[in-house]
Amino acid sequence: MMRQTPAESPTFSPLYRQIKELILQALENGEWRPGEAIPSETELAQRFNVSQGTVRKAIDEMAAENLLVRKQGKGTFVASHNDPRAFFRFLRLVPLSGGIEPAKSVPLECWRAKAGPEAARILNLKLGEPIIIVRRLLEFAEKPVVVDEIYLPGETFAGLSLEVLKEHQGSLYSLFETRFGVRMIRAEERLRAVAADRTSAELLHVPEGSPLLSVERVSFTYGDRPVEWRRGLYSTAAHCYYNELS
Amino acid sequence: MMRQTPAESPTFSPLYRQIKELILQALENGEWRPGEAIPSETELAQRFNVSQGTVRKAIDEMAAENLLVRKQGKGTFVASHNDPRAFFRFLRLVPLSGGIEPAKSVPLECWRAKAGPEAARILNLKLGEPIIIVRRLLEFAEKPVVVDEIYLPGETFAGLSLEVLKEHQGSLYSLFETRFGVRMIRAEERLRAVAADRTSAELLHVPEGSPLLSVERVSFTYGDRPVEWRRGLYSTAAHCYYNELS
DNA sequence: GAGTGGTCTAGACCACTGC
DNA sequence: CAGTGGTCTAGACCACTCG
Repeated sequence: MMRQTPAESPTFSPLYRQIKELILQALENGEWRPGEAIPSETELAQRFNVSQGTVRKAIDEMAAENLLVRKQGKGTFVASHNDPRAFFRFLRLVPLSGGIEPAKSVPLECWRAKAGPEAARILNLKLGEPIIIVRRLLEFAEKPVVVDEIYLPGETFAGLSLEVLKEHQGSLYSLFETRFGVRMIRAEERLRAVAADRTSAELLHVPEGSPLLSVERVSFTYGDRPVEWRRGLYSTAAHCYYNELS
Repeated sequence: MMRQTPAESPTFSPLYRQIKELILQALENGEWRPGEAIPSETELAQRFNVSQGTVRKAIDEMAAENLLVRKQGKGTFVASHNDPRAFFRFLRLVPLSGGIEPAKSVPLECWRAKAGPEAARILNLKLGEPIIIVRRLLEFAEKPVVVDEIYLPGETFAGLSLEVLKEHQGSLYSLFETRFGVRMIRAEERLRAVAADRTSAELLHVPEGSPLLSVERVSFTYGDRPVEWRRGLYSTAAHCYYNELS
């Protein structure tokens, strides 16, 4: 195990961060799959030749970032979008009336295209590289609430089709994770208010021109690599976007 | 210093959380004011009769919650809304074009009223208790972008007036903090898309009926006491609401 | 140089899980 | 019961700030 070169080192970083980086690499390399347990703290301490407390601090940070999940008495696990508790992590929509409703994803279309300038820039692709576009509806209690258009890099998601989407139970990200080995780590969202265009209005059962919440999202996987660009139109007649500031 | 009653205790909580609670109480009691330094970790350890590491863990959590701010080599400070770095903590609005613009708050009106059923419920007041209502405009680069209507408990903010609002430089929360001793700790926001009514449209220089982002916020101070209810209408023509999910 | 927070260690013990 | 994460301690040393 490398030690930190004391003092003068220009790239100084504390030991526990180096450990964190090593664990992160192991995660990226797929050494442990989502949902699996990683080795115990004492094991990792031996492996990296540091004390258990140092490993602990590394894991602490990664747990705070939702990369790992600790379970007392059982072990530490790689976070997974298959975990039902993670379902609402990236979906901030709640009913105005309070309570929780089950969401249902209804895929509408899925086709291939070439990356235009905007998609290329956002997804970090070259102009003209293949992309996949998905249109889908999100329903709460049988009523359409969100219409999404999702842009994905074609290479990473080769084999994605409307059939695959329709077969899958659970969230889109759990599909991406189990079928394509792509784990979404974090996302940026930009919200605006827009007027409903004709087709969105029909899909969401609202009058054309009525105000909708436009949510643009870019999602990132390990190494801050962008792997999804999504634009959703939310009908906020019976639901709202909920956010906690602290 | 109390110790934790081992095992059987029904109200078990680790020592560092008890310390955290004690520090929190000291904060609420105003033992140290916002911006001031709290005693050093070793001092607090002596005062509470625990090890420095235990105090450290308590402070770690409070720093993560933005209640305290650590500064290596200097000390640990009570977080303050006067701190310019805290300015954008509760304002998620960013220009579409990127970059950062200075925001300017323009108070329009300030009047007294009695709490209706909704305000009473949200602010945890009795029906008919005095409240203060503020209307104000938020401008970016001299252009109006947000119109806010803000409901405050009259008792807590006695003495608030349009003149006071106009005199103050800086954010509203910094005014609340320095003048009324109320520190906002966290907030909940609910976003929807709505159509601009007549008066809002005029204030924001947009056509009547055009889509606006409605942001309802409830802010809390120590002890999760609600002390502000706010409804803002955001023009998202040149700005958007930015949110990070992780 | 003195004082602060930040890191790292080693060891003891507690709390929870599952066999 | 053994194995896991969770807490607590005590002490050493590093990094940063300021007078």
